[in-house]
Amino acid sequence: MEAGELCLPKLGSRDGKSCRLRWTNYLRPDIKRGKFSFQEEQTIIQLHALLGNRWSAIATHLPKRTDNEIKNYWNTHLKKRLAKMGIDPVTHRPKNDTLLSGDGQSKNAANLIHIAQWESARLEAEARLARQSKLRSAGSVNSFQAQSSEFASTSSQIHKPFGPGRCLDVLKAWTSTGVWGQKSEAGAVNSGVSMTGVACELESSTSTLSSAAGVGANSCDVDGGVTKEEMEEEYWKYLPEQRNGIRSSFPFTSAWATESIRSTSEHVPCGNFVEKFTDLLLSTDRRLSEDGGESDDGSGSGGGSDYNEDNKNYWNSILNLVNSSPSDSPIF
DNA sequence: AACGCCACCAACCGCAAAACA
DNA sequence: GTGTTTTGCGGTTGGTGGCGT
Repeated sequence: MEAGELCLPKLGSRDGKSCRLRWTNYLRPDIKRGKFSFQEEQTIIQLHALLGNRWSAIATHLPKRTDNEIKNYWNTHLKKRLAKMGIDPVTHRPKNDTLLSGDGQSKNAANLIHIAQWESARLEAEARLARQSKLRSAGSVNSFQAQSSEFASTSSQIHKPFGPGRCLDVLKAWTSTGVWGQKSEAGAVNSGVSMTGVACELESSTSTLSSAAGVGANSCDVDGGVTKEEMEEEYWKYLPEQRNGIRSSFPFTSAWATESIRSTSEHVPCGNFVEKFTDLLLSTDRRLSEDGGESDDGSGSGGGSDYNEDNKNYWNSILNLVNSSPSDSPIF
């Protein structure tokens, strides 16, 4: 049975669920309508590369845009634009893969995907925390008010305790220490590095874990009958002293997380191909629309530049994107 | 004017998880 | 603990308007 079918009177042909949907997607006063800006497009593409079809998560970084609107915009505009450029809109990789083949680029792309999945699972956890926190703080506020002031309330009541930079703490650790692209080192102090090391150990001690991770497979199911909670417990055995400090960054929400961290600890930076690609995509599209000219060589992968530097730039851009975005993001 | 095609987007649908009784 | 209701989400559909023929 769907929501509202019994408990709310019908408004014309609309039931409660339909009314709620119309409110959240259309009538809510804090919804921005109209054309998406260049910045918004870039944000959507980058976040989609990270999160896949997690429209609600993406929407948290685009204040005043609904997940439905973003989803529609992606399906009607951005997806086609990607396809037109020979980019797989699901994987965000060139369809023929030639641009990424040969050197470490293919691996880099795979790593990025792993990381994206890793982060997306953590986003889910963060979102859950935020929801719980919101419920606690909502107190006696009636549901209508709570809903209509969602953005404001989440920013002022939920996120402050976590701090503005809480979001991508692990990524920050990677970028700030330069550990990205290097073998993990024992005794590293920050959470990202520590977890990298732990991930390796954990994997070796839990042979049931799979290293699957197909592109876009955001499922948080854990293979081999190991539950998320079990994995989490296992994880904290290795890091008891950090249990309170970085709990929200627990990475092993699925099997692929282990693999993703393991693989990134083994080698290479991922390359900043997503960012460059995004820029390329958008700029190319602009050029095409402006003068009908042809795009440049399309080597958005960054060629032979300094990978570590590129990576730093890439993740910094993501961090900037996330952190500069409305602290009103319900998740961050 | 009539028709077909296409793009856009609000709305619908089904499912899962959370909340509630 | 269990069943029911509510909420949130992502995929898909259908109505509408613009455009070309």
